[in-house]
Amino acid sequence: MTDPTTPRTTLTRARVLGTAVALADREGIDRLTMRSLAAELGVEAMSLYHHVANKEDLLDGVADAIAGEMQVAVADLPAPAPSEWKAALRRRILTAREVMLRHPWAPGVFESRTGFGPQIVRYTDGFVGLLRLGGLSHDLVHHAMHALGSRAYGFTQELFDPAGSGDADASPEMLAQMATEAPHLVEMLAHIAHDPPGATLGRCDDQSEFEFGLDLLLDGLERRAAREPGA
Amino acid sequence: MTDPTTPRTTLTRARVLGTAVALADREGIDRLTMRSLAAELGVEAMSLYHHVANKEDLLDGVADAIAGEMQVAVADLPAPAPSEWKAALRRRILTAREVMLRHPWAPGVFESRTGFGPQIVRYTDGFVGLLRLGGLSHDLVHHAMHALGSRAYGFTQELFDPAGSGDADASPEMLAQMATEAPHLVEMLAHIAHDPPGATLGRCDDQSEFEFGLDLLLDGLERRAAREPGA
DNA sequence: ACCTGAACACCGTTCAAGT
DNA sequence: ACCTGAACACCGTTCAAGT
Repeated sequence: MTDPTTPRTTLTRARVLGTAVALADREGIDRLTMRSLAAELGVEAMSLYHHVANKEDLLDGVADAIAGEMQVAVADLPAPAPSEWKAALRRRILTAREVMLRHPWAPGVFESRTGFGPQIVRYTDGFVGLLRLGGLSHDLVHHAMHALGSRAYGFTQELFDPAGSGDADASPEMLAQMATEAPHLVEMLAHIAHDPPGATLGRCDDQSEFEFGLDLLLDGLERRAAREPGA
Repeated sequence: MTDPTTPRTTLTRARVLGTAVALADREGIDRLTMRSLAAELGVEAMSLYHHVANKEDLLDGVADAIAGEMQVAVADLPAPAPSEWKAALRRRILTAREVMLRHPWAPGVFESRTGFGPQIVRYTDGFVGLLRLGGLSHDLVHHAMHALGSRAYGFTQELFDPAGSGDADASPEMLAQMATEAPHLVEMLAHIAHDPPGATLGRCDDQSEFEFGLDLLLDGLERRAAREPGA
């Protein structure tokens, strides 16, 4: 398989992670295995273990590489005035979301991480900085981070796909049975009109739904901030 | 292994799913394999395939079994007056959360599902019914479902653990390095005091954080509902 | 109809050995 | 120090065969 005339680039952690991201983009996250990644790099599986501790560490690195992309995208945004913290935060999150939309598998990897990589730390620090600029107390900033959760990184993990249930998957008799058992749900599904698929992360997580939930949270935070003593 | 004197209970889907839940509770979701589940039932792995299509179907069934527990817990709640929809919804969600807290692995399984099982449908229908009772339009109900996301089912999937970073895992030199690279984040971490672990889903998702985010969203929805034409 | 045992096509990872 | 090949201990799942 390996062409001996090709000048053999040395394996580095950065090259391993970069190739892993490219492979996940091209083949999907399920096809990213130690063996397939090694083959992509023209190397044996065990060689990877000199640059990543194990698969968990590989995925930690992959998540951090994505966070690095977000950090780059976000670095271009202008520094806001304190009064514009909310708009700036919104802008920042939607910019991060653009990066996520380029890597549809990335939300799943982010959700499964426990470690805080250096790029994730940098992105998050800028995030906290903006909230502090807006005058929010440390306590409120902390609450805000939990309340926003994955939305701070530009995605939400959808649970089920209500549109999918009303779509092609659901047979007529299934819908009829649902109508008696779940009248409210069926009635709501009949009222749903979704964006065309493709521009989405997950199945029903389209841009307008993401922004609706985000604005609900940001408006609430702004209100809480205004109510804080000393603000 | 199998004691021939024991009257052999027939294998049913319900018994397979119930045993799967018990096994996940006892050993963790990673230890729930087709082989281990079969052994627990005193049967060969392949016998399971007569009651579940494959492992995905098994996990769909497991998620729906948990939703069934939620449905039972929630059925006891009194029917509210229309004006009390928000308090009733809050109560319902926190009741669902109690079920989730009994099965710490369940959030991960819920997140990975795509199908809508019958018990999940029933729980969700009751949820939609409460929002409709409150006078919200179908459109707003739909937005609300997306905005709440997993919170409607009583959990949030935490991304990283900021407390863990400031806790035992972080070495002093790591914190010192972080202080220069992420001053806002480090300063915030210094102000955090968390509930004792054990009563949590995930690592930093304690009850008060869950309720803070939930109230932010419910308050926002109430405000949007009051602003709707014809409400 | 229901259950079995062996086998297949994968995983991540260890280990001892090469250069 | 870096990379290799074989092997280990698992997976989910197929298949043909039993009762």
